[in-house]
Amino acid sequence: MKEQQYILEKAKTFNLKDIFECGQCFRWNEQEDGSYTGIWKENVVNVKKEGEDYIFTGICKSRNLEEEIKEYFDFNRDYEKLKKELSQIDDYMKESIKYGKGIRILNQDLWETIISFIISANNNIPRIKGIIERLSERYGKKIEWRGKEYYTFPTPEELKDVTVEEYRKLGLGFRDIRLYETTKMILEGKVDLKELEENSNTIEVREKLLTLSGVGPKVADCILLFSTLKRFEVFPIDVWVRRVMNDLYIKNEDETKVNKKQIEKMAQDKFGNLAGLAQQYLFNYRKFHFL
DNA sequence: GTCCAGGGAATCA
DNA sequence: TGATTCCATGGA
Repeated sequence: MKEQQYILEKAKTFNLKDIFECGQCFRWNEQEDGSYTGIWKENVVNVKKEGEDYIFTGICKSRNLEEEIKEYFDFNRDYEKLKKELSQIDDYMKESIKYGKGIRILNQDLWETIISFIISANNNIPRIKGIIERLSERYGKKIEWRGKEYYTFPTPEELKDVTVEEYRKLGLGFRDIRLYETTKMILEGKVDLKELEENSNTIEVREKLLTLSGVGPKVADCILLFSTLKRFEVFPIDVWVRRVMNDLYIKNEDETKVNKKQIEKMAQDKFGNLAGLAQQYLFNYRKFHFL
């Protein structure tokens, strides 16, 4: 595989930290020079900011790297327009967007997103990243680039014969059985990922995802939003989003007792079909910046 | 030692 | 339906 380069000039909606540290992805790591290196499909890429430009350097197996990058980083979507629309909702949203103005929602592989967010349940981001890395090292394919080794995310077939005990040894904890069962269901065709990608009915796709072991409402919504399914109308509710929605709008004394349906309705009323994108700004702002 | 993490599933009313 | 409880693990 030959090294390729792509240069993104004067991008308005593009910031490395905003994109890679906002909790949507787990396989991008900051380098000593401030650039980020990551892997998706069989592409290994480093992104570095040079003045106003972003330099993508890396290797890819299929097509050319530029096409892979444009697809993965969602370059066909006009985020400037969406941000403008959301900014008009209220001052807090405006502030959140100003804080995370470089966020883009990545088009991540559906299978990888399913497994990654099953692992994310009641877990923290550094540990999620560690588990996914060990899973890839153990069962993925090795790719070498510039003297370093990278590993692809294992396919369902590559996880076919992995036992629950082996997952436990990788540090998955109680999620081991969920990963095992979901992989089995997908291999057996009980849930057809290709079918899901072709189904335009979000409610049907969500129902199907919920049949997978370890996939509840929050994980299902993350899969719908952060994968190639790209449903911006869903609103994943985790502890941070519940916190911010309660602080801003609901104002319950005990935030842990706030009704999820109340949050969902509030989100749909305020953000409509952009609820998912709005959620990402709120999550990012509330978690990394103080209210 | 205690609390918490981008929750889900089982159990019980 | 809705509320509680348990679930591994590692870092603060």
